[in-house]
This record gives sequence, structure tokens and C-alpha cells, in this order.
Amino acid sequence: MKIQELTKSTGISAKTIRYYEGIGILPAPARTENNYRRYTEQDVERLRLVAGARRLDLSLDDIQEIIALRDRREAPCRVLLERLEHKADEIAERILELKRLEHELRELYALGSTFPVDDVEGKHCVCHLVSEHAKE
Amino acid sequence: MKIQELTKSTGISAKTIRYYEGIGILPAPARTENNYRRYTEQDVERLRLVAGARRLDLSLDDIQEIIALRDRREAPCRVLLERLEHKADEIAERILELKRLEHELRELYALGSTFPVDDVEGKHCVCHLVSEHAKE
DNA sequence: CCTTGACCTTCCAGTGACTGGAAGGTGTAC
DNA sequence: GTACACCTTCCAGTCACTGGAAGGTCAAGG
Repeated sequence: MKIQELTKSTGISAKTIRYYEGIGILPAPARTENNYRRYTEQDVERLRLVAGARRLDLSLDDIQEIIALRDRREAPCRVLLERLEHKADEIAERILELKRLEHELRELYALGSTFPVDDVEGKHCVCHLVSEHAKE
Repeated sequence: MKIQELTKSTGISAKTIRYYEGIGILPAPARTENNYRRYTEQDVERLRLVAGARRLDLSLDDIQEIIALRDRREAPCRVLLERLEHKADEIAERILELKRLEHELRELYALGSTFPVDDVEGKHCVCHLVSEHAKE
């Protein structure tokens, strides 16, 4: 199957597939006589695992490690499971940060809205508010 | 004041300050006779605004626009306020996405944990679960 | 035979916001 | 004289792609 068909069965763009090949996540496939890449069902499977892991926001480094295990016929499930949990924890933390940030933004917005909006120099302008914010 | 002092009054690293100068967010400062950058109180103020805005995760492009307004002696407060609100909305959306992702990760983790962890080929392994996940 | 259009190829550069590191100059204290 | 903390410039790397140029291949239609 040609690269376009692989994009259809995985949802990954041809550009990205070539990129994955370049960095070693996918092996260089066989070529047709006119130098087109020719993929097999195994490639579909492999890329689907990559696609699923990317959707879960695992890093390509993590994925490479997992794929490498599989290539050595070791079961990568243990590692994968561990990464899934770690990622979930990371994301939970990130959510907290973002909540804090959103809160700050809304507060600043609310406070700034009460200020005269065309005051360039004075202390009662949003710029000043944001500048002060840097110190915290 | 030398660059190190500027880092102390703003919390921005010397590396980053030079970078900001390179991309035009800070003007090229005067130099001492031995070619060291020499900053003024105005630079402190300007950089503090940048630092505050960055802490609020505004993009350097947004910041550049705001700074440019200030340089033209127009009040950037209106624009800044608008960006603050927009950013808050963006972040709220991002939080929703991440919550969804965290939920997916935890579900997959929970489900995967019930599988035999050294099964390489079968359908009851985490890899398979993640591969299937790609299709959704 | 020619063209159109959909594929395919390679290679280079850009994204955002820095950060690391090399290689070298300056200033001061011990 | 030498150790140390500064300062300078410039280049390369991060992450995971994405855009675009320049060109080759193949089938259908006129």
C-alpha cells in the first residue's frame, strides 16, 4: 500500500509519516520500482500504536522506547502503563496551573476594566497592573 | 545599570534579555566604553511590563503589539484588556481539553491494569488498547 | 501527443520562546 | 598572577511537526 492509503488507515499525514521514518520511529519501508514507499499491514499496526499514543500526548521519545521494546519482542505494556499514569499526573498538575492562570487573568481583567482605558502614564492603567504583576 | 542588575529587578535572565533585544521587543541599549549594555529605569519599566505579560502567557507577538502602541504614545490598555480576556478564554478551553485527556488516560490506565501485562500479541494488552484508541 | 491532476520524491526552512555552550574580553580582589 | 564573576558574540538545539520548492510518475481525457 502507498503512503496515502496509510494516512487513511491511521489519520497521520504523509508528511508526518516521512518525518517519523526520518527520526526512526517507523522503519524505512520497501520501495516500488518507481521509488514510492510501499507499506504493509504491520506498518499500519505500528503506526496505529504511535497515533494512539500521540493522541494521549505521549512524547515521541516515550513512544520510541515503547516501540523499541516491541521490536525486541518484549512486552512494552508495563512501560506503557507507567507512562500513561505519569502523563495523567503531569496533566493534572498542568490543569491546576492553568486554573490558577485563568483566575489571575480574569481578576486582572475585572480590575483593569474599572480603570480609565486611555491613561498612558498613570498608575491606574492596565499596563501598570500587568507590570506590577511581574513582581509576585 | 548592567544587564545583571536588570535581571535582578525583573526576574528575566540575561540570555532572554538579549534575545528580546534581538527580536525587537527591547530597544538596543547604550553601551559602556567596554561594550557592556547599559540600561535605564525606563528599560526596567518596559521589561517589567513584558515580564508581567509573559507570566500571563501572552505571546511575544501580542506583547510586541502592546509595546509598539506604548512607543507611539497611544494607550495600549484597551488592547491589553482584550488580549487578557481572549487569553483567559483560550485557557478555559485548554483546561477542558486537558480534563478530557486526563480522563481518557485514567480510563485506559484502569482498563489496562486489568490485562496480563506481558502479553505481546493478544488483544488483551495495553498496546492494543492504545492502538484502538487511535481510531476514535 | 499534450495536458491536467493526483499522486509521489527529496531537501530546506520555519514555528515559539527560549536555552546551552563555545570562545573570548574585562574588572577586581586576594 | 591568578581566580572568579562578569560581559560579549554567534551557533545550535529544543519539540513535533508543517510549508513550500522543485521535480518525477501515472492514468484519463481531448
